Amino acid sequence: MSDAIETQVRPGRVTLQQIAEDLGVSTATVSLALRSSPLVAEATRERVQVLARKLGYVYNRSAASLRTARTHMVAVGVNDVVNPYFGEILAAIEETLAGSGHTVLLGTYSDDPVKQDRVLATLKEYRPDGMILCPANGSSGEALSSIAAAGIPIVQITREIEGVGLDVVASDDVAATRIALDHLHDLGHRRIAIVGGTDEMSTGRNRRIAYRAWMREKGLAVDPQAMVVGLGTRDTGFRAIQHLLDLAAPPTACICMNDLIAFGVMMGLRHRGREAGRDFSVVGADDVSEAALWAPGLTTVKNHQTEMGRRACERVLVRTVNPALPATRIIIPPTLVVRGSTSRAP
Amino acid sequence: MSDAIETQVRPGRVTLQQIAEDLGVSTATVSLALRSSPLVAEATRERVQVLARKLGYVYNRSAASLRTARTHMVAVGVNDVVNPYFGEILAAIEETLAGSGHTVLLGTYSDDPVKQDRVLATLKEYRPDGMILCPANGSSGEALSSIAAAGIPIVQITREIEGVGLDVVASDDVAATRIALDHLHDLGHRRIAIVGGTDEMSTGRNRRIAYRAWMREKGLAVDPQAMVVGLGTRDTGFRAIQHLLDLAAPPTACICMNDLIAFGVMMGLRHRGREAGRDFSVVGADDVSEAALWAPGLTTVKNHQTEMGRRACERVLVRTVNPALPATRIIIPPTLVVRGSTSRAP
DNA sequence: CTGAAAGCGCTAACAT
DNA sequence: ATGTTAGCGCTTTCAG
Repeated sequence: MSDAIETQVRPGRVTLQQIAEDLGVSTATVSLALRSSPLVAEATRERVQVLARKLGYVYNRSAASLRTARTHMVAVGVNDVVNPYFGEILAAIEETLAGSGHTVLLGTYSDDPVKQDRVLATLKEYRPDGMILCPANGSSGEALSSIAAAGIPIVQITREIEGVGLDVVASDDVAATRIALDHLHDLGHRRIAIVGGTDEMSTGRNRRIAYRAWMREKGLAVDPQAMVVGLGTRDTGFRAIQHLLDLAAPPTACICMNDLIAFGVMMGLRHRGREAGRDFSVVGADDVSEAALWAPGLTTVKNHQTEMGRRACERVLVRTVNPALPATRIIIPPTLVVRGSTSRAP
Repeated sequence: MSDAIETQVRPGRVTLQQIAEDLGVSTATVSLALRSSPLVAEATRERVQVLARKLGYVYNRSAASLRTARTHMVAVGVNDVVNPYFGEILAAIEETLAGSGHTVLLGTYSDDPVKQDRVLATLKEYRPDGMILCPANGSSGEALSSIAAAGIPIVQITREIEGVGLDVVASDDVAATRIALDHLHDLGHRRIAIVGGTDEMSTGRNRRIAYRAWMREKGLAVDPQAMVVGLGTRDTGFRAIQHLLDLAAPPTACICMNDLIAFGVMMGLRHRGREAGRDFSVVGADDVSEAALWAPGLTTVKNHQTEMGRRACERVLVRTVNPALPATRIIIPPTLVVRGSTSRAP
């Protein structure tokens, strides 16, 4: 009687044990039956599944995980989910993982290495089957190494801490930079600035190096004033363009670390009575969906977020099965998308 | 010897047990020491913590959860993380929860009730301490009820399935609608359309009802053609405005279910050679950060995503401690933000 | 095809 | 202040 009430009131408490007792079989049989194992008789399976449904049985993954050392969770660490670039990556990851029966455990750390270490330490305790991380700007490889040492596969996405020997799925920063610069060069621009990125992170470093090399190749002088450091925010772009327009010989175009910076630049131009594409050429990076919607549309370098997310999932799941695999670097070639924000140099 | 290698190679395998043995104390003591319990001697605590760090011990939350029936995870279910509205809510939730030692388990379902049920069923198996959900368009309360019945606290956010008797944190749809309409009315508009929303979801239903009521109050005729049904996407807005402009007596303004729709309307206007704010007035809803950046800026009704996220967390955590609390509805008053997309009627 | 038994790693009574 | 013991709910040999 009191049992019946228990069952009614807190069906969350139904366990394999109870089903087994009710049916007069063992928990082992119930466990197999619920997973439709061929080891168990058709009729038994049916009886078990029917009763389980009736009692409102809910599989307890904590218990299963303890036993199997598999959680079917993948931890995802990004800086900021509001940034559409990360949003798009996260969405692709979530969808891909859901398709293979995995669930996303989310952590964010706003490009703060200290916060990142705290967040990753917590995520690690949940023993996810793997982690997909975009390292915070300026973070060292220690946190990542310690997780990898604990036997959790890690895939770095977008950015990369070099030398930790972990898988990477990223865009080709050098190619992205050169494509953007070539496009501007073809349009006749010669005084070209680069906005955003820091030398504390692979993406920024690589692009800044690529920028210098490209300028030298073209026989153009590198003006340090035209290399504006900053995180990937609209604010960075807004401020940068004010600074650039005030230079003695202002640039006629700029390439940006990401689209958000480029949006900031376009706003900043408008603030000064100029228009992107008419008075100044702007190239973004990422091609977030908003890029197509600006007026003028943003010319940008597509970084294939969705594919990156998908590939990162594949990689982390493969490693789940075979942890001894050597680390690979999957570099996705970027592509130029020309819209209205760039035009012939004056 | 082989033990030492084990420890080196897979420190992930270090357990309380091992630390206890190495130190010649019991696992209970180690457990307490690691949590800095006052029950354990200062010196012991120190020894334990030092060794734990040295061995690379990682707390196993699956094991702890099995024992304590607490996971410190909160499941968050939204339709789409790329939508900045949900992105902002998710970011607020993640940050608030991290502050109280909880981690987000993420699920998305693209406004698909079937997918939602599948996702929620999975999330439930992880036994999160609570769930914060924005129900999919057209979903019934069954999935939610079954989770609540399993003893997991649920807070509905933004949208609400009525009659399930669960906590809600949402914006005041009626007030939001009236604020927007009043603003347009003050500007002299009389033929005002409403774009987006469906009667399958509380938010849409409430707004459409509020719209009809308001029109009647003002003695204005309700043209069914001027009430365009649709999900909250840019595409909905783009199509809707084409339709509206083709009506015999086209409206001079519209209110939108959300900002994305409003962006779509503004694009659609441009597509027809018109400009929002000059030829047609548009009011959005939500005030996502992009709204301020359009040219013209979008006049919109702020729905306070960040506060909603925060309040939802508070509520779910309270319920964690005291599950018997009666369900509450926390309704956050919306506020109008006037920018350039609205102007005097012609 | 099914059952018995052990144990994953942790915590909480209870005992000392 | 520390140890002993039991057990959370599940899966997995191993027997039968």
